[in-house]
Amino acid sequence: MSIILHFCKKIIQMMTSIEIRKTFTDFFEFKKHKIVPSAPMVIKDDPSLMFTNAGMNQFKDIFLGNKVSTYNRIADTQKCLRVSGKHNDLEEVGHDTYHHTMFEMLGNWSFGDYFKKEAIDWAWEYLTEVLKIDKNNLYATVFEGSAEDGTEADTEAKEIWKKYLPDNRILYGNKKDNFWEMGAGGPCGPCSEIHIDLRDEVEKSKISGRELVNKDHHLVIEIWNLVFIQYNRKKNGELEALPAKHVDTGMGFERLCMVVQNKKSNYDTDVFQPVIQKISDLSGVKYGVRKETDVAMRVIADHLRAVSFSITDGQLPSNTGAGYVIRRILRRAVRYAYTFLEMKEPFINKLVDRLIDVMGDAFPELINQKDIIQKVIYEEEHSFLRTLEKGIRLLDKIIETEKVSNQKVVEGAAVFLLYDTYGFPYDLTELILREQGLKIDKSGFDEAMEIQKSISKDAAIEEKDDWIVLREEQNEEFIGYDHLQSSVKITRYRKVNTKGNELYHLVFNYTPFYAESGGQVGDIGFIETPEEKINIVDTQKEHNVIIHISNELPKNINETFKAVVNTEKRKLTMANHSATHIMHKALKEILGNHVEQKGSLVDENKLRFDFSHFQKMTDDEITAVEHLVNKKIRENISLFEQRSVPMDEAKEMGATALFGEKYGDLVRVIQFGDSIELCGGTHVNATGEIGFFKILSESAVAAGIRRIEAVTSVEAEKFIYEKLRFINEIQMLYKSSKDLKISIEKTIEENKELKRQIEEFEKEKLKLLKQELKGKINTINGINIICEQVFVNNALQIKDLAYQLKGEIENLFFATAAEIESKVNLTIMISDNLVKQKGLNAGIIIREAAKEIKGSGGGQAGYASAGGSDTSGIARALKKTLEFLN
RNA sequence: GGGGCAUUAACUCAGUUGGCUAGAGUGUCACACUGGCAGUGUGGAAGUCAUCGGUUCAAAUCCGAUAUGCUCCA
Repeated sequence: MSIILHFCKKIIQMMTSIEIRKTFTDFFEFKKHKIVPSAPMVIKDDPSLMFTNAGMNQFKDIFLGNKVSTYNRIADTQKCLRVSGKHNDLEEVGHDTYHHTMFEMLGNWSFGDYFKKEAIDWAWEYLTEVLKIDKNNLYATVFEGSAEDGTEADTEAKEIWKKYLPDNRILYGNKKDNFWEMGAGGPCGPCSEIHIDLRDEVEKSKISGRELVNKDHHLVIEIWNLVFIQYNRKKNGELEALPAKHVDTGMGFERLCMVVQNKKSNYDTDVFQPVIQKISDLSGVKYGVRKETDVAMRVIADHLRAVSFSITDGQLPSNTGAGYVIRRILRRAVRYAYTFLEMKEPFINKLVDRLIDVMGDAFPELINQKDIIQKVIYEEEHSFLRTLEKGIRLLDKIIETEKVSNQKVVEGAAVFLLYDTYGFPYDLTELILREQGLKIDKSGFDEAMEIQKSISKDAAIEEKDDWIVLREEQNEEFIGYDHLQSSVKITRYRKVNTKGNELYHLVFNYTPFYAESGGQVGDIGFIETPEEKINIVDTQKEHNVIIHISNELPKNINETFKAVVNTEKRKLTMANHSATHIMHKALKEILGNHVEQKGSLVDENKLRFDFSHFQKMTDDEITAVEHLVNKKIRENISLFEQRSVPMDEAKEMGATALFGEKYGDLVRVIQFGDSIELCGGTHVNATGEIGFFKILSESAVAAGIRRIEAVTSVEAEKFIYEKLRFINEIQMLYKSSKDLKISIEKTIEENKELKRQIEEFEKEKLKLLKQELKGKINTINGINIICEQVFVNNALQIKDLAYQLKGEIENLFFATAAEIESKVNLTIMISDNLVKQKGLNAGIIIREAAKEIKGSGGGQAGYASAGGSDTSGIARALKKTLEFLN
């Protein structure tokens, strides 16, 4: 009972969310659970899932039996995001009081340890004794059984519940509500849910809570789901009993806070209210006054959390994949703020402080990365507001033309263009048009959208045949840290068709091939038997399986092959990877500890490293980093590699942990002197192998993120030699020069002067030509006619000449021809007043005249030009132009 | 990965079936006005029209490639 007393004093005043979270972990710690940190919300290595969407995600491998847990009792609070795939709540968020993009899932787990009794007992104890939730409001559901699966009703769970609840508050639920499955196959089992009735007494007397359980009533809600994993669903659909039974529970934290704090909305709890208050302060709009502005404020408060946490997980807003999802979430917030709160300037970034007040305690990564979160959000807000501005301008144009033509319905295609090309949100378009009394042809819009989708889908299509399994019993193991070749057998393969390209995926029992991951590219190489040799063109990883990609299938697929990794590529890649580690450490030393890896790519040619840093690196800083890295290279520090180190120990060693590692992972630690990192990549034996390190460029990739590209080893040598050769070649051109720089500067200066002189000379020449032509004016009927062949080098000079004459001579008719590069250029210039008064048209005249030089041309009334191939017709053409003057 | 759009002066952008030796506003510089500032007026400078290639008598404009950015879809 001491645990209860321990919590009792907190109950007296209302518990804060921070306290509620703590009671949960304290409670289960007291029940001998290991409390683990939340796994990252952004998932890196599972193509079927972009974001963590349930508490059990990080334990999936344990349930599947692929991994053994170090602890058999675990509890945590897990950050989850439901914005894509099966669980997509994005468009709901804000409109009601309980949907979220990001939320916390409290959970406790048993891996082959305790089962139904303890799970139910403790859930009850926690809710009613620790949190003092009124027992009379609670209901439990248990599984009713399924004839289809041959499963019985879960009377075991029901019996346990009877200790706490009267019979009429224990309900049976069907397979949909009370049987949990991870996917089509695999571990599964019945579940028991705890529901709560939050209605007031009047409502309760009208209709019993029992009638409303699982009926989508917003005040009769599920708060805790206890899953009892006792079966394995085989591929044929049959269930078999598992030898080790597990418990997996999940309780939405925000919802729990609502219950404990006696609120009717998740957004009224202290998880959200401080942020909403801040939004209110900044916008001058009160919460709880108007429905529309309330929705907007909830949207912003929710999305701020989702985006901030994604950024701490290393996922920045971008235009592809997970980054695009994050961008869309943030933009949705900006759009609501823009439309309903009249916020036309970035301000969401200013809410981060308040978010940290609420959550920084439980999630210190928010505090550590505060600057970068703010900066990234600010930049995104800023750029989207620009997009909106641009869209509004385009929309104004549409409105104008619609009004002129007196249309009431705007074409769907036009709205789609606005959306697709300029990123202008559909509902905002609709809103603005409605204000102008216009509608959108929605079906036209949808149609355009469908076309766009199918085009993208077709392009992304990749037909994968089923795996053909050759050796069921074999497992697949990577031995490439120690071996670059080995004898292997193919355990399974499949054919893949990508845009008409046929490729084969091969899986081996043992493989020396490194699969692309951690920013390091996959190995290439070949496998061979005495009869044949098959090239491996790439190595990838899917669901932890190493896939070797080839263009053809071996004829004797069951043979034993000799697998050989391309050593040259691997070694150069290793040099770049090790250099990346050393540079990472050097950056921290020279720029400061705020430097965090945000992305990395190493292949045989170069290394690319993205990291958080707020200014452009100065030349001195870049040089300092290069010096430090090269110093470490010369020290020839040996690699100290430890495989299978528990995460906690690795952290104690001071290893730089990147996002992406999960609890329970045995990690690999790579150490070169004081550079210690968790890393699965391949590395040189000693830093000397890197040879030489040179940074090629430093640039910005996003707000607060810089990118360095660098080379090592052979490539660095190549780079230096090329530069030297280049300098030598220039030196050769300036044979006697002692100081190249001065010589070149002098040449540039001279060149400039000469150019100026030539220009002057050309001008002078043109002036003379102009004078000469002026002397040949022939005045007929008040028209000053110049009709002469000239000798110049380019057409531009003729144009220049024509415009000059036009400026100097009134009533001018100027026709000229020149031979330039054995072609004829014919030009006519006529004064504006002659065009108007006499109806002369240079364009028409020149078309006729051009016939004489076997050419064509045109232009405006006052100035026209033509080109032709027959130089003998020059005189005739010029003469012809005069015929039009009569 | 696949579409769409954009790239013109320091900045924000015009430039209508190819033809004003490319324009506006802001900024900048000079001068003038005003007691000072805010400002007003006059005048000036500033552009390889992203790059490369093609079509054409003629390309900022049309076509192709590249680069960069924006955007939608997956």
